[in-house]
Amino acid sequence: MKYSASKENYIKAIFHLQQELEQVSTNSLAEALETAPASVTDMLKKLKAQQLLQYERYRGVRLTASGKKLAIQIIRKHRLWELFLVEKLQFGWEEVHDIAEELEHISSSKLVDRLDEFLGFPKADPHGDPIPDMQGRIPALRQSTVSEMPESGFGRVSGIGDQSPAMLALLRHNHIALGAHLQVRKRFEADRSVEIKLAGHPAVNISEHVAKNIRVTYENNPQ
Amino acid sequence: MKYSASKENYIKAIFHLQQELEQVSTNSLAEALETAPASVTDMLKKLKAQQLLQYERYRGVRLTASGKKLAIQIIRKHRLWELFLVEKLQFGWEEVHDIAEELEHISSSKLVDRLDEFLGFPKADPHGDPIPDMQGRIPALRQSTVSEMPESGFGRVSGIGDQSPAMLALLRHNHIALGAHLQVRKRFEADRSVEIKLAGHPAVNISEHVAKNIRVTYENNPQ
DNA sequence: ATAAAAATTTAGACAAATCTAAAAAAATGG
DNA sequence: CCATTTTTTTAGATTTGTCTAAATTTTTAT
Ligand SMILES: [Mn+2]
Ligand SMILES: [Mn+2]
Ligand SMILES: [Mn+2]
Ligand SMILES: [Mn+2]
Repeated sequence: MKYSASKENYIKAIFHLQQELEQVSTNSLAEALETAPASVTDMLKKLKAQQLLQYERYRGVRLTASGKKLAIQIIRKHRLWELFLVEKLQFGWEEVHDIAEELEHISSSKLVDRLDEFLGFPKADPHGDPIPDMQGRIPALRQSTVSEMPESGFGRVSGIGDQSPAMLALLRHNHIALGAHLQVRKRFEADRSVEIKLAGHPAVNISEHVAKNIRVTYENNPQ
Repeated sequence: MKYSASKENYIKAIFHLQQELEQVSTNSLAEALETAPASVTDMLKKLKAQQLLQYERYRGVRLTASGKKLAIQIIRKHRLWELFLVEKLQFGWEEVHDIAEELEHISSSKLVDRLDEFLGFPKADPHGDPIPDMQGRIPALRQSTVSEMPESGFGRVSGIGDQSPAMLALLRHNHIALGAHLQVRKRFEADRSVEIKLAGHPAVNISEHVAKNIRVTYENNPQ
């Protein structure tokens, strides 16, 4: 089956919204896709006819098994292309989303799988989000602190423990903020300090104390 | 300016047809694009309104300067993606066209230029066709024989001189046919024989006599 | 020169994806 | 429990790219 880019965008948006609320509303979809709610209603009828989702009017929407499968395929393509752009074509992590938004609709599945191989079957994209594998399995991400991250692992800042002004000043100075993505460049056993790199800034060293204070979401098996 | 994939396909088809006939007819375009002639007429009006071509009804069509420029950009993308698929993702040269037909419509021009750099600013695609550079210049291709091709140069078989049964048997044995693309792997000064490689077959050595008999179109400045 | 053939355009439709405005259903809150 | 607000759907258009059938123009060949 081949679906239009528009339909694929709907399916992907529903999948993402479903992570939070089990039931996805017309208005939340309209907001996510930047369309009029009326357009969403129209499209939901078509997607239902194609068995990609369950939908009863006024009742919200849920993906079927095949809808989920499709969503995961698109997300896989999106994240692999993002990583390709950053790793191989030297793009910054902040400029790749819009391009991947187009590339994710290229239909060849052989292409995605070859790209996956070319990139060494990576587990996470440049933003730290997990890349589904060929079978649609999504690698688990670990919730922990920078002090436990492996060398060369990517992660995204999900929280700060000690939020004292002194600590926040240090973090702000190093551009460490909620949602920021970072890479552990090196771990020093001497003092258990860690060298980390944030996009657009030189690498910096942080003490074990600070590293334990930065909560992150990161891939379980980097490399 | 951003154009739809459909419009880009029209512009590209007109450009290619223009290489032969200076004047491109509605029917030839319809055939090339596998659409009804009426659809072509409709689209030509739109493309004319966008100043991409000159068009008077019943009079055929010609690209304007900006139409040509757009065509060359699309061809550049198409051929760079084809080469990427063959060189980096191990696709066969015969399976890449359809995928490139989709990839050529990805809009980011930064992406194409980075891809160009990633591939080492190549001069020809896997089919031996020239790749326009960033400024839209198309490298000249030379018309000659295998015996004059430089080492590691790619070329496409454009003709056979001696067509005796004996010669044809030898050529067929080595899978050398009109339209085949080949690469010169090594030139041996000892006997002026040449080792050539055809897609999907092991490299073979051909004598100077045979090399002089295979006419090819190839890039002037390989590497 | 003119009739037949071929090429091209026009007319009228249609599917996909979108919109605005109006109607209907559901949720909320006194 | 009912009135108001919010959400969602329906109705009716619009744009883009396509189609078939019919009309028109150009070309070709007697
Ligand atoms: Mn998209
Ligand atoms: Mn991402
Ligand atoms: Mn195309
Ligand atoms: Mn090609």
